[in-house]
Amino acid sequence: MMCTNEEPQAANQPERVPVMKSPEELTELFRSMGRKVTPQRQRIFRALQGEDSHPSAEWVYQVASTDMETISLKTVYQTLHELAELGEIQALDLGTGTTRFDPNVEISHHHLVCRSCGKVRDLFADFSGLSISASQAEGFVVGKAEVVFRGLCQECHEKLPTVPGLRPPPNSSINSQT
Amino acid sequence: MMCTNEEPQAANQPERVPVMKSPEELTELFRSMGRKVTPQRQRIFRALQGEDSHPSAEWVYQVASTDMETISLKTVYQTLHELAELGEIQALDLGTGTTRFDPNVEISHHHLVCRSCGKVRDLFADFSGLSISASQAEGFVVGKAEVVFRGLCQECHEKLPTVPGLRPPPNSSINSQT
DNA sequence: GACATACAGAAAATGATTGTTATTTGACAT
DNA sequence: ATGTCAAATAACAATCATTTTCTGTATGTC
Repeated sequence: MMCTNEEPQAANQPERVPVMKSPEELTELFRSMGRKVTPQRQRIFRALQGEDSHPSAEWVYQVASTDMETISLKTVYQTLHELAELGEIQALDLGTGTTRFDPNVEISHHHLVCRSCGKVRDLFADFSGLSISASQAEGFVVGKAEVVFRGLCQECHEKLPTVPGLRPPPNSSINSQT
Repeated sequence: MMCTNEEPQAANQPERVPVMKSPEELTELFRSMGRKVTPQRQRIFRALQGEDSHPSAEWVYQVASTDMETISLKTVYQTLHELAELGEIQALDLGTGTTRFDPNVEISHHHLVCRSCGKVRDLFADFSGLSISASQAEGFVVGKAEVVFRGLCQECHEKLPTVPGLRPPPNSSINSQT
């Protein structure tokens, strides 16, 4: 495809997109799949609610721990993976060192990744036009295209106006911001 | 930008692109930068030669070990990172679980990643038109866009015609193929 | 209430990568 | 050829995120 320098066919900009199923819906879903619904799982469901962010397992664990001191990190990992299996969240490796879980599964989207703090933000833009020719593919069967925009988030950009070329400390392990 | 469904402005298809500096050039470069040139480094330089593939550190280590039994994995990592510092190769995290090193630094390009075997192939196509609007960026300062096409390489596609949805074993740690 | 499943907790394995350290060795001057 | 010295090495321990394996107990679901 040709790309001319206009606006991408971006979708919704101002209004936040619905993020993920409610704890109640997830409860129902788990039951219907023969999985049991436990307090810790519900606590994890709640932790994910309203997060249009991209939490790490560790972050979810920290959040859930505030209420539920005894919850184990292992349970968090397990539940996140189950949610991923059910297609309710998506596990992402964006090169930030830890797996991030993205509650946005419905709407095809891409990501902005801050190369300073590791912050990840969803970008709702339609790059579905991206494709490669058969001659370039050389037998490779393309499923989908992911676009990662790397740069600096607003805060980091203000903090580090100089030497943006060198890599600062990767990022603390609990960051999860949008 | 708008994307119409034409061919991307792909460059060179048939002829392979020059990949990386020769061991001799790299030797000279290392010396000129005040770095020492050791047999193990030269062995690593040679291992990278002709690879238009995306080797992992482990793969380089295996290759180098055939000649030089005593070389350590640590040395391989260190040398690869030095090459990356010097801009001769690029370290990539493409979600395959291991860092891949890309000898193609000159020409801006993107990647095809096989979700079955982890194979990585360069894609020389110009997606430089990809951009986001200021309203979408919301203060995020975009550096560059990376496009990753995920799918199945020819071999894997032939092997796994069914259930391509479920993830097969991630990939052996020594894969490095193009 | 029965029964399978999920739980915590703990330990330990994992795989990729990095840190530590004592020893070796290039590069260059002698 | 030799000496010098910082840099590079091998070997090993350590780290980090994550997974695995127990095991006995607790608790959803029917």
